[in-house]
This record gives sequence, C-alpha cells and structure tokens, in this order.
Amino acid sequence: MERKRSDSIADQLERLIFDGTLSDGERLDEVQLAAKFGVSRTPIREAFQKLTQSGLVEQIPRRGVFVRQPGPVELIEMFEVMAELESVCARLAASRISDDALRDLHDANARCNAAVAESDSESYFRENERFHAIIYRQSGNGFLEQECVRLHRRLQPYRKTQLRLRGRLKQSMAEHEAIVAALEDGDGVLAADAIREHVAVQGEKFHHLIASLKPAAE
Amino acid sequence: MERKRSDSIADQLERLIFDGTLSDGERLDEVQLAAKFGVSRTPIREAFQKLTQSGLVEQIPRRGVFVRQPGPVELIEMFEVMAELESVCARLAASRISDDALRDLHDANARCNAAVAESDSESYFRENERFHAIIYRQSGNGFLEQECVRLHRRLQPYRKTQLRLRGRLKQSMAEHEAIVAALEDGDGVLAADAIREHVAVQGEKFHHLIASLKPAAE
DNA sequence: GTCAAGATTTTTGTATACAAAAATTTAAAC
DNA sequence: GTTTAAATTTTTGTATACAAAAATCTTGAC
Repeated sequence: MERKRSDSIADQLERLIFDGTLSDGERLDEVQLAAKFGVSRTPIREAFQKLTQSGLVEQIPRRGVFVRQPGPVELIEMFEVMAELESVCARLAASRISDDALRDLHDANARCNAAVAESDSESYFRENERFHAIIYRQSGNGFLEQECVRLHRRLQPYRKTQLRLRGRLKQSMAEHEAIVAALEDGDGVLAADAIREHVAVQGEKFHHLIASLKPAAE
Repeated sequence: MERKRSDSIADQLERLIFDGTLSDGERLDEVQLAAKFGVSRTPIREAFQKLTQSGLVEQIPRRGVFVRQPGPVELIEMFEVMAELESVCARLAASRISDDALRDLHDANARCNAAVAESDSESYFRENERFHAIIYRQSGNGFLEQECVRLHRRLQPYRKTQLRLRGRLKQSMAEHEAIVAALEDGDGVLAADAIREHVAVQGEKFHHLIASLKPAAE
C-alpha cells in the first residue's frame, strides 16, 4: 500500500484538509488523531511535518499544529505564480519541444475533449494534468518541471470548483488548442502569453466564484 | 537560541552540507549523529525531514537518508528558474513599486558598493540579499515573494563562489543600477529582462567556474 | 464580582524501548 | 573455491515513557 504509516496518514489528512472536513485554523490534536488512526503519536507527528512542508498546516512551537487553508488572496497569488511558471515552461518548450511531445499534446487534448463530451470529470482532470505535465517536461528544465508539478498538485482541489462554471471547460479546450498551435509554430512568446492567460483566467474565475458564493453563505 | 533542538540540528547539518563537509551520496547515520549532537534519535529524524523538504537530503524508506548535493546541471536549472521568478517579480513590481521601496533599493545598492570597495563580502551578501528581497516584496504577490526567498536562500552558498571571479561584482552592481532605473521608469519589460540576465549570468558564471575547476581537480 | 497568583492538567518535545525490515556474516552444499 | 541460504547484526519505523512548557482551573485577596 504505502511506504510508511506516516505517509499514508499524511495523504489522508491532506484529503481531509482539501475537502474541507478540517477547516481553517482548526487545531490538530496528536493523541486524538493517533487514536483515530490506531497508531502512536510518532507517525502522526511525522505526517504533520510533511503537511507543514506542503504548506497545508502551520506548526507553532510548543503550541501545536493548525490547518492553514489558503485564503482567497493567497489562492489568487498562487494561481498568478502558476500562470507565470507555466508561461516560462511554454516559452522554453517552444524551441525545444519534440514531435513526439506535440503528438502527445494533441492526444491529451483529444481525450480531454472526449471527457468533456461525456462529462467524465475524473478523466478530464487526468488528461488535463497530462497536458500541462507534458509542457512542464518539454521546458527541458527538470527543476522547473518539479516546481510546476508541485504547485499544480497543490492547486488541484481549487481547480475542481471550476467545473461548476458553465462553458468554462469548452473555452479551456480552445485555449489548449491555441497553445499547441503556438508551440508547433515555435512561437515562444505567443505560447507563453496564451498559457499565462489560460491559467490566470482560472484564478480569476475562481475568484469570481468564491465572491459569488460569499453572500449566499452568510 | 533556537525554537527546538531539531531546528538547531537541521541548521547545523545544512551548513555541513553547504560547505561540503558532508559530500554527495553520503549516508547520514542516525545513532552516530545522535551521539555527536548529544541528543536522542528523535530530533535527528525530525531534522532529516526538514532537510528532505529543502531538497538537501534524500530519504529512501527503510534504507536511510543520503546527502543530495545538486549537480552542475541541476544548479544551472535552479539559477534559470530563479532568473525567471525574479523577472516576474520585476515586471509586476514595475507598476506597483512605491517611492519608499525605490529609495530602499538605492540605499541597498549604495551599501553594496561600499562593501565591494571594502571587500567586505559578509555585508555585500547581506545588502545584495536586501536588494533582491525588496523586489520580491514589491511584486505585490506574497506567495511569489515567499517562493523567491526560498530559492534565493537555497542558491546562496553557490552564489558565493562568484566572489572569486574578478570584476564580476563591479559588473553586478552596474546591473543593479540598470534594474532600479527601469523600475523607476515603470518599464516592466526592461526591468524583467535586465534582472533575468543579471541572475542568469550568475548561473552561467558558476557553470564556467566549475567547468574550469574540473580539470584541475582530476 | 473581578482579578491575580498558584496549583493542576494538558500537551508538546525528547528519550528510550521494542519490532520489523534490510544488510551482513557465516556456514554449508556443490 | 564459489554460491546460496540461514542466522546474526544493524538499522529503520513505531510505541511508550518521561520531562518541560503552556493552558486551564482553583482559590484567595481586594
């Protein structure tokens, strides 16, 4: 199953934070969680450190750990950074991308389209992730790729909220096509601008979404 | 002194890795280090996790932790990403920067120049870091700022090798001036290009440096 | 009744003990 | 002499025990 008990626990806690079961500012009790997971405090504490690393949790010495849900501002900021990082990937990839990778991009797009048609959100996200991962890889910079994957993964749960926005998916696919076209032309600037907009708009949409949900929640 | 025993140990191990006392691929023995630091295995293991997070060490389950010095390729990649991130900061800062911040940039530059004149590398690095930190801050994106500080800190030890390169510091200061000028003009594109080159050249210089050292070492 | 100081309880951080997995050594078979 | 398999030793991962710090509760003074 998992490599270590603490890894499994970290994953489970991560999911609980992502889906909102553990809300912002909530304190995570070591002994309580230890009992819940049927382990001692040690693996729980190790899991806490992993979560601290991902920024999902804040550890205050001698006080405990608290879940740290990024607020709207931080999320917008993260999407902005994601947009810029992907933009860099695209610019670098434009001159380095292989024909195989271009074929893979087309393939991922085709599968994405199919998923949209079938409203299969699960496979949509899988193929969308593959699309972006290919561009990261084709930047030719392994460290950049790593950083992109890390941030993409961290933003994943917030990306899902976009499914609710009517017409967004279809437009998103059109943007994918434009990005691939720019890469095929080897036009780095165009590809960079296209993907920056593509990602940045997700952050903005997300912003509008939560802004529109706010009044209803009160 | 420190918040926790494990934090202090993590810092000390970090320094040992940075200065090369602990070389690449070397295995870190828990009990040995515990004895050396006069603590139990627990804080050592916590320190390991922190180092894993910073990428300085690799943890292989059931096998142990191994020092992971970034190779030349990875370092070049990291400098490239740093250059792009700072470039983004400058572009965003150009339209958002405050007069106070511009004054601080001039001030940091003046101190940098003074440090160069006195060959005071300690204060040179402090003021250089301040210069870059101001630009990160003025991007107006807190998350971006955080990521920049993180990467800057990680590259710090490798930046120091540049002190050996004759004339580099003086040129570097001229580049700083050009960056500030572009920011004062509110020219985001120019500022972005200037700082990208400024940082990227560090990576290249570093590359040349290690390349020139390689044959001598054999 | 309110506030403060001390005592008690929690809770975190560290040490130690134990279990399971990997590495190493030893021994036996060919 | 080499190779392989079992036994021993190391070493990691987890549990438990203990100490110190923080939080909470209690009690007493005003």
